[in-house]
Amino acid sequence: MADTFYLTTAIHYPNGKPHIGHAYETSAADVIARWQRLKGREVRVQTGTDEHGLKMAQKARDLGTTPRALADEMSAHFRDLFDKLDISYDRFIRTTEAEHHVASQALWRAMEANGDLYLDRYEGWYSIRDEAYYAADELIEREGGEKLSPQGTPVEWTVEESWFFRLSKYQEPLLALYRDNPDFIQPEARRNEVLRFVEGGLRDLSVSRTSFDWGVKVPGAEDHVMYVWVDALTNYLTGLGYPDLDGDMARFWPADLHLIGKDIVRFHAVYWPAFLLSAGIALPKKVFGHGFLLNRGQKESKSLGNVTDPGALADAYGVDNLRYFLLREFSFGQDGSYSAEAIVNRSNSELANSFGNLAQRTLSQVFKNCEGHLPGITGHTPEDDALFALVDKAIRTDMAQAYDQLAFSQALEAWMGAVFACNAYIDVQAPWALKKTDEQRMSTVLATLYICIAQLAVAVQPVMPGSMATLLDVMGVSPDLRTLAGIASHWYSPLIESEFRLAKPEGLFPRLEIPAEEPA
RNA sequence: CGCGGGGUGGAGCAGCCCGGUAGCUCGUCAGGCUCAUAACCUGAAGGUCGUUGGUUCAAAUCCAACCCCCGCAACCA
Repeated sequence: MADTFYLTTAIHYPNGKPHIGHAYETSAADVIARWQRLKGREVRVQTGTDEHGLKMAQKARDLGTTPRALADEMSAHFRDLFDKLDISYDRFIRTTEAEHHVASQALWRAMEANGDLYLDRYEGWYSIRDEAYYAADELIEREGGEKLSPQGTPVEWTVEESWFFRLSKYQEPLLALYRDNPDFIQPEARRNEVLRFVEGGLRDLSVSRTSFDWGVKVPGAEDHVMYVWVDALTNYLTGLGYPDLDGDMARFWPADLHLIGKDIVRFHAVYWPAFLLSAGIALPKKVFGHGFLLNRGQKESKSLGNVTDPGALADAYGVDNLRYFLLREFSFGQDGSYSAEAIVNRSNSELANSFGNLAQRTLSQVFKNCEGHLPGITGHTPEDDALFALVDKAIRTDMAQAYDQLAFSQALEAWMGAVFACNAYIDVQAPWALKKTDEQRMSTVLATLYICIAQLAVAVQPVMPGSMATLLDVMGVSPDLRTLAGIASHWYSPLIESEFRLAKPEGLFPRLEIPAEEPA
């Protein structure tokens, strides 16, 4: 059986342009994907846009356009952003694709065949804004008798014919799932939340609507469209060719990881496995609900006017600087707070001053003192071996474990530790002094650093693919060596013997300026 | 008793599940170096880990109570 890894992000609701959160989730997904590839796995990544639902229909009406046209426009913004951010996705899915309708209807029929769908009447207080029904005792009554939802939105008494999914039937199977697979939902806090929710009892779920038609039609009941989540969740199967169970479905399903925001954990950890159990399809292995990013401690919102365009951040600070920041600064899974200064500070101290400068000072000395030829090695001292061992442990043990656990911040902390060690080593060894006293030793020192820098570059490729490719190109490390296994092999001596000559190095990460304070 | 997250040296965080000399980055101070992107290296100062009580030989870490901050309408991961 092939060693595959199927990773999905949430599909994004394109009733507006992408914001920092989309960049965050997708960058993280890309890092995971690239890390798995680095380990030699065959990886498939899927992202996309979730284009159905009442809100899309309403938004389009407000703008005087069609849902389809709105979806086309907004979906393109997402794709542009992901391309700009160097996201290596294999499939960008749009739920308006014909294939997706076919897949959703197939899943529907499978659940129906299992006796889990039934037609009933739904009546109650419905909030159009929330797209949700509320029980009478949940409502807030304002003076004058006007009723509001718990969220303060207007509600109206609505009677609707609706299909229902027998979610109640799956309470025990779901609890068994969580029990048998403690890692199914991560992080821990999210898991506890879900457990409590499911233990509290599950009610059957209304899974169709007749009040609008922008969605996937229910098979055999064409006046109904599917509840958006039924259709949205199915995207993970659509992208693999479902209902065709051969091909990519056989190869990549079940998904290894659904990477999502903490707000939609319930849909992925409760509804989705229930649907799949009903349809007789294998369950995904893990659902990870990451935290949100706050703009200087505040949630971004259009009304506060503090919405950041992630594409502009990438333009201002660099794609890899931004990716590094997003993965380095926050504990994945927890909320974090960001600011322009934080990006600049992190980037300058760690990328420019520590790693970039390490590469620059090393390569400069090689270039100047060895005329571009790579320095030879004449026997390693214990100090050299200690550095090799430290770098090796940082990469193959500390970073590897952290990446596997999606603890990106820790992975990069381990990486920085190794970078510091290299800078300390170069200071102690002082190759610039050896130049006058012992050129052979100088060469060995520079060679030792050269090898370590290449290894560190490979290890951090998942986070900064563009910059590291540039560096490794400059260093003459051939692309097929840029894997964990490859860079641990004996590539250096052959490179010395080869035609390769180091060109005059240029700074990899220029220092960034803190943007001028905007008038408040 | 609605749900959840958080309170750790000046700032931002990790550690807490699996108790045992409090760790990291930035900042500050003092040295060093001069290859390098005014970068790098070394050392130091600075914390009774929100409060109170409990369990324990031992608690940031477990238990109980309490205080404070932040999310849970919309756009939205």
